[in-house]
This record gives sequence, C-alpha cells and structure tokens, in this order.
Amino acid sequence: MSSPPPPLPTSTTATTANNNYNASCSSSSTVLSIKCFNSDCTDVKSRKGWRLRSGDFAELCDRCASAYEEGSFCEAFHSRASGWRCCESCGKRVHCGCIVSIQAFTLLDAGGIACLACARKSFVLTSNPAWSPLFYHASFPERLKDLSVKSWSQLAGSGPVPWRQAPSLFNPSATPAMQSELQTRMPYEVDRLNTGETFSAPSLEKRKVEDFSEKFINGNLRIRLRDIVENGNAGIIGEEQSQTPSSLMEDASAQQFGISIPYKSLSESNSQIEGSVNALQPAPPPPFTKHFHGSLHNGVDSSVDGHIRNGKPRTDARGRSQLLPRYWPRFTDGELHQISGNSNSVIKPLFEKMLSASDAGRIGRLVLPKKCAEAYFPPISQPEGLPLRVQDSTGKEWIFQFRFWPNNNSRMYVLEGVTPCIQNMQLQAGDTVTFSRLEPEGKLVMGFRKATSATPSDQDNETSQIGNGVSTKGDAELDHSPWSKVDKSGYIAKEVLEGKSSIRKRKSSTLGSKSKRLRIEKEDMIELKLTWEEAQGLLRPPPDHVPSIVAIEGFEFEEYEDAPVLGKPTIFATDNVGQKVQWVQCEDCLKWRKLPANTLLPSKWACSSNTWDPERSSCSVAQELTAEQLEYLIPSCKLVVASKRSKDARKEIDRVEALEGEGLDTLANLAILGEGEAFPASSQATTKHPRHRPGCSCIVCIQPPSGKGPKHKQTCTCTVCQTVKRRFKTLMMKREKKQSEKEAETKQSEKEAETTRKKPQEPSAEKLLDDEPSPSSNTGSESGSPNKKKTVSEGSDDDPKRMKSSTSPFKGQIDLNIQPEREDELSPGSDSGGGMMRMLQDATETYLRMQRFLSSDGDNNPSGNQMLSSGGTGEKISDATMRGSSHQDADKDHPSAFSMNASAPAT
DNA sequence: CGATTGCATGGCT
DNA sequence: TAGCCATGCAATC
Repeated sequence: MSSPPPPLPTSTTATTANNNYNASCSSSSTVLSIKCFNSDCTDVKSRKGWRLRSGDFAELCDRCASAYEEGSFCEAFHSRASGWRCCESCGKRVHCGCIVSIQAFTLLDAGGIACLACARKSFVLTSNPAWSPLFYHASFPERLKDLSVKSWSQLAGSGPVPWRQAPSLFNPSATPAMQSELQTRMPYEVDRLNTGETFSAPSLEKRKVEDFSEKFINGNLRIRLRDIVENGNAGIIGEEQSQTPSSLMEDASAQQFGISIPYKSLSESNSQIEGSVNALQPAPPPPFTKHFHGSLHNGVDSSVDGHIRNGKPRTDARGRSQLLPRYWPRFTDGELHQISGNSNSVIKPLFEKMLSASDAGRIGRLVLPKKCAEAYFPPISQPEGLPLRVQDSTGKEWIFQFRFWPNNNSRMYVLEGVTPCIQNMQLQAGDTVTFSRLEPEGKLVMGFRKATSATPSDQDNETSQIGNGVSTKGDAELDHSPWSKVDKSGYIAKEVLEGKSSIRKRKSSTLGSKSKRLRIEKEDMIELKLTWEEAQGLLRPPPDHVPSIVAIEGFEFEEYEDAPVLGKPTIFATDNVGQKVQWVQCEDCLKWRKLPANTLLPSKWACSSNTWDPERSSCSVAQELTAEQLEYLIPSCKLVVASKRSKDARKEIDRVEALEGEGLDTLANLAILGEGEAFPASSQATTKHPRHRPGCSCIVCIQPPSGKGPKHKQTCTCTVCQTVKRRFKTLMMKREKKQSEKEAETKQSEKEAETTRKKPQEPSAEKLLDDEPSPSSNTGSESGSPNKKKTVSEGSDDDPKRMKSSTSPFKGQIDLNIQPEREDELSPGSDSGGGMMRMLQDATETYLRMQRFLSSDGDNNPSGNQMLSSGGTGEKISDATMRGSSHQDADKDHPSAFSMNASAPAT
C-alpha cells in the first residue's frame, strides 16, 4: 500500500534481525537455497516453519524448526533483539517484534501487551465474526474448511451456542491436528511489510488466493486480538494464537506487527459486506482505532456466513443460521469493556438490533430477529416462552419474557417487558441494543449504543442529535434507576423521554436501513424537501432588518434577528431574449407579470407594485403571457414541480395562497396537509389498513368497493357515516378557521374586485369547477356554461365569502361512499380523489380558486384559465368538490362530490 | 376507556 | 419468491 504501515504500538522496531529477515526472505524467495531460513543458522533446511507472506513457509533446519514449534524460536534467536515485552498480566516475556511470535500476544487498550493466555481470560476469543469471514474466505483452504466443519459439528447441539462458534476450532478444545494446522498459518503480512511490499487486491486475488485467506486469518488474528482488547471483538484468532508457538523469536519490525496489513484485511472484510471482499483499501485506517468496528463483523460474517452456511451444516436444531448483517454485533471496545467490566468473563457478542419505533415504544416489546433468537436464546416451544434474565452493562439485571408469536407458519420472537430497560438506558428508536453472553457463566448481557451522527444517513437529525448528545456509556451510568424503581408498566422516565423528542416523533426517522417503512416516501420527501427549499428561497429578511451572515461548515446562512418573512413565490424563467426573469402573479388580478430575476418580492405583490414595468403596473393591463405560454411556464415552475399533487395550477394557487397567507406555518401545513389527522405524515400509518377480514366493520371494510354497492345517503346515521361526518366536521372547522384568518387579511382587497367582477366571474368559476371542461371550453364559454346546475341548485352560492364561511355547505353533503382508504392515505399524489382530507383540501382549494376567479377582472384571463385548466386531475377534483359543496340533493343522487366516481376525469 | 395481548398485514429483503 | 419483521389493530383485560 502506498500508505505507511501503522506504527506499531509496541516499542519494537525494525532491527538488524529484521533486515536479515527480509534479506532471508527475499533471498529465499528468489534464490534457490538449501539453507535454513533462519539467517542465523547455517544448517540445511528440512522442515517448514512459519508462513511467509509470499505464501511459502519458512524452511528451517530441524533445530530451528523445533525451536519454532516449541515456541522458543524468538528466545533462541532474537533474545537480544528489540521488541521484547512483558505480559501486563502474567509478566511473561513476549517478543513483540517478530513475525514468528506475532500472534502470541495482544495489545492492550491501556498500553502494553498481554500474552494470549491472559488475553483469553479477559476477552472474547471465540465466535468473533471478524475472523471467520476471512477465515472462510472463498479461497480458504479446504482443509481449514474441513476443520471448521469439524469444529462446528462438535459444537452443534451443544446448546445455545451460536453457530459462529463453529470456528472455535481454535478453541482449546480444538484438536491438536487443528491446532497444528492453524499453526502453520503464520502471519506473513509482516513479511510483506518488511519488504515494502504492499497489498493490492489484484495481486492478492490472483496470486495468492490461499495466501489471501491466510493473510486474513493472520491479520484477523492480530486484529482480533487487538479487537479483543480494544473493540471487544475477539475471535478465534486469539485462541489460535494461543495455540501457536508462543514467543518465538524472530525479528520483525514493530511496524509490521503494525496492523497495517491486518487492518487492510479488515477493511476488506469490512467492505465485504458491500460485496467486495477482496478489494483492499488503499488507505487503511490507522490501527487501534475503532474504525472498523462493526464493519469488521460485517465482512467477516458475511463471508463466514456464506461459507459456513454453504459448506457447513450450521443447521442445528436451534436454527442458528446466518444472521443478517444488520444483526451482526458491532461492539466497540468501550462497549465490550463496559460489559465485561473487570470480570474475567469472556464476552461473546451475539447480535445487536437497532430499535425500531415499535421496539422503543411503550408497548415494551422488542422484536427479536428470528435467527438471533433461535440461535442465541433458549429454545422455546410454547408461545409463552420463558423469562429471560439479562444483565445490562451496568450490572443491573432485567427479566424479560422471551416468547414468540406464531406468524405465517413461522415465529416472531419478542422480548417483552423491555420498556423499563429501554427507558433506563434512555434508548429510542434508532438506537441499538446489543446482546452478548458472558462466558462461561452464560449470562446474557444487554448493551446499547445510542444512535450517533456517524450512523447512516437514515438517521434523522433529531436522532443524530440525541445520539450525539448522549454519551454512549454515560447514559446508563447517569440513570441508574434500578429495576425496582420502574413502575410495573415500565413507563419510567417518561419525563425524561419527553424531555427529548418523543419516540413517536422519531418515527419517521431513525431506523436503520431496515425501516423503509418508516421513511418518508421518496416523493413525499422530495416534495417536502422542495417545499422547504421553496421556503428557504422565499425567505426574506423582515422589514428593516439586515441579516447577519453566519458561516457554518462552509455554508453561509443569513441570520435574522427577527423571524424572516416569506417572499412572494415566483417562477423563474428565461425570456425570449435569453434574459433571466421571474414571473409573479398579481395578488388581485392574478395576472402574471415579468420581473427581473433578481428581484425579491414581498409576500404580497400586486400589479401596482410593478415598478419594473410601469406599463403593466395596473391590473387592467393585459397579461404578457399567452395562455399557452403560461401553460408552458407553469409546469416548469419549481413550485408546481415540487408538488406531485399539483400538476395542476390549482395547487399552485393554493400554495401561493398558503405561502402568502401563513408563511412557513402554512408551508409546513401544506407539507402535512390537514393537521395530520386526516393527512398523516408520510412516515405514519405505514400500514394503510391491514387486516380486513370478513365481518370487519371498520370504515374500510364497511365500504363497498370503489364505485360499487349501495351508497350511503346523506341522512344515513350508520356508524361509518357518523364517524365520517364527525371527522369531516372537525377538520372543516379547523380548515375554516384558518381560511377565515386568511380571508380577513385579504378581505379588503378582494372586496373591491368582487364588487366589480363578481357577476361575470361566477359562471366562469362555476363552470370550471363544475364541469371539468377542457381548457379550451373553459376559456371559451365561461359565461355561457351550461353546467350551472350545481350552482343553480345551490341557490346563491355565488358569493364566495358565503361559500367559504360556510365551508359548512359541505356539511350534510359528504359523500360517504368515498374510498375510506383514501382518507388514510391521502397521498399528495393521489389524484384519484376521495378521502376526507382530500375533500377538505379540495373544498378549500375550490374556494380559493373561486376566489381567484371571482376576483379576476372578468375578462378571459388567460392566466387564470390556464392555470386552472392545466391540470386535468386537479380540475376534476375541484369539480367534484365543487359539486359536492353545492349539490343539495345529496340524498337522492348522491352527489358525486367527494366520491371516487365523481372524480373520474371528465377530460 | 385505556392498557395489554395476540396476531394479521404487507413492505421489504 | 419466501420469509422476515415492523406495525396496526382487534380482542381482551
């Protein structure tokens, strides 16, 4: 690699011996020699020693080979070389600067080393996913595979032993054969490092497949060891090391020992999860960092998974099969340390799980990954399961009910009663709980990891903030509320949680890659994003305020003393001479006026303010744009595009109206149209309406199929109708309130226009809304529209105010035959109409449109018409709404008003 | 009527 | 495509 090998943690450095080693190595690899690989020896080689990076073995004479095998090689030949250290635990001398003994010790977090024997006492030496993948790399020698199989077989059925333990061929229990087998796999990465050779994926892959795997193994061994100490990820490697001759002397630079290679290997393994096992990372992270936490496992497991699974009868009764990567334990050193404490127990990471909203919710049920549950938890045959005693990282014991539910011929495992624990740990959706086991006690240990900013992007800001704001370890320490303090229902620390954002709130965020369901739908997200972008773009400094510029991470933000105001939404375009312009719509006449592109407009703007084009500074002046032009322009409008619902200008108007009238609040409201009640955030109600069964009386099931079956009459008093009415009423009241507020603002200006244009406008509005006429018909026969029936029947709804103030006109005319599902969905993109919220929106929009029309100057306002006719969908909806709002004869013919039927496009 | 329990649904892998 | 599992929700307490 081009990057320098990480510094060796030990004090060992390259020595003469090392150089000799290199020389020997190179000579041995390039010159046929019969001499012992040991440069200090002149005997004839006869036996194999440690493995070289080249893939070959160091060929030693009998004497040297014996020393190597006895673990005294270093003592014999490197006794005076640098790099000797003492185990921090037992004091045993260990040579740390030599490839021969490299796997005989591990580096400690706090500095110093520990011999393998001691390391094994304190750290997980088994079931480390990290090693396995590498170990089981595709190129893994068959013999090792066999060993693994063998080992696995031996372990199978031995209780809740994770399949990953299979590789514990390195365990003391491993047969001597295994051990020797493993022993032959000496690290050779060092060699390479010494010789300045760097890894390259291609070379590794092509030249030394086997070496590669072994390299991994070796690298893992070291990493593992380190991991054991630092990251808590210990693996068989460690045990393997213990099997290898200890403290054999050889000179190897500390750097070699440096994990550079191993880390690369790890990196690879990490990346393996991404599918690139062999791709060596050019710049491996420095050793002894946590950079590879987790990913390490990923790589490993993925590989292990595949290999073990494929080649191995991992299928023990417990069903310990491959775990999804997201459940791979990714313990950090701190976590492991915390879990292990000072005990001598070995921590065996089992799995982890990011808490879903459900998991973290008050329900107190933590869904366990099936595989994990079956692999690591006691087998249960009854749904009731059994109580499981789990200890948290602080030593507190919790008792959960480990049980399952039948689910589709399968099982769904859950831990019940986790709320107290979750709360105690102050965990929220998006945080991660880890499960490990203390060996040999077998005690389950539950740790946790707060969501951090480092978490994938799928963590929302909130989560990130929270995660960051809470110390991983500190939390648990801070709140030591014992189990006993938790009330039975487990709702402790409610206030604490409330202090943060509620889980509910987080619902739409957090949740790893897994919870797509909790994510905002793509389109919604885009819309939302655009909406906010729009908002940003429309922000204007409050009058008389000069924003201060604040630079945050390279980005400059305008900071206002007072809340900024929303500017007038405009449409940017390029005029026929190539000049950037923006089109803005007059408040009063709705005509579109062209302004310089760089003009910032107040939230309210009218022709009279058109100082850029005095000729068109009056509403009476015709609009520049032709209908076609406008039509062309509008769709390209960012605002329109932003809203998937608003392919039609109706939305545009609505949005403009909203922006004008209520600023950000409205904007936000637009994004979540309808106070959430009827228009749940996209993150909510991910399950539209599960479980409809025969006999179900829910509002959905009770409804006939779309457009079919008997319709509810307006006078119907069934539960459904009453419910619908009640909800509708509530929503309308809210809506009405808002509208009235807006109305009050614009009342004055509208009044004028109305008095002069009301009459001519009515037909136009009616027609448009009523008849879904084609755009052309709209513009052509607005006053002569034959479709006035609704209006006529309505009596005198010609007064917009009236219509509006009485949003109530809708009352009693609700089409109860709408598709209830729509009510739930109310997807902004659902153009098919239906849904209570839709009705509300439509009603409001209709009103707004009417207002627009009524307030227009009465002539064939191209812009207005164009806008309204540009979107057939919106048109139809509006039409439907309109009819619904004006149709009195609901009982009879069931106004198509809000029904799906009615929403059929007329065009 | 709220909380809990058990399970069905359906998005997603 | 089968299975997982997050979640909703009816039934029950």
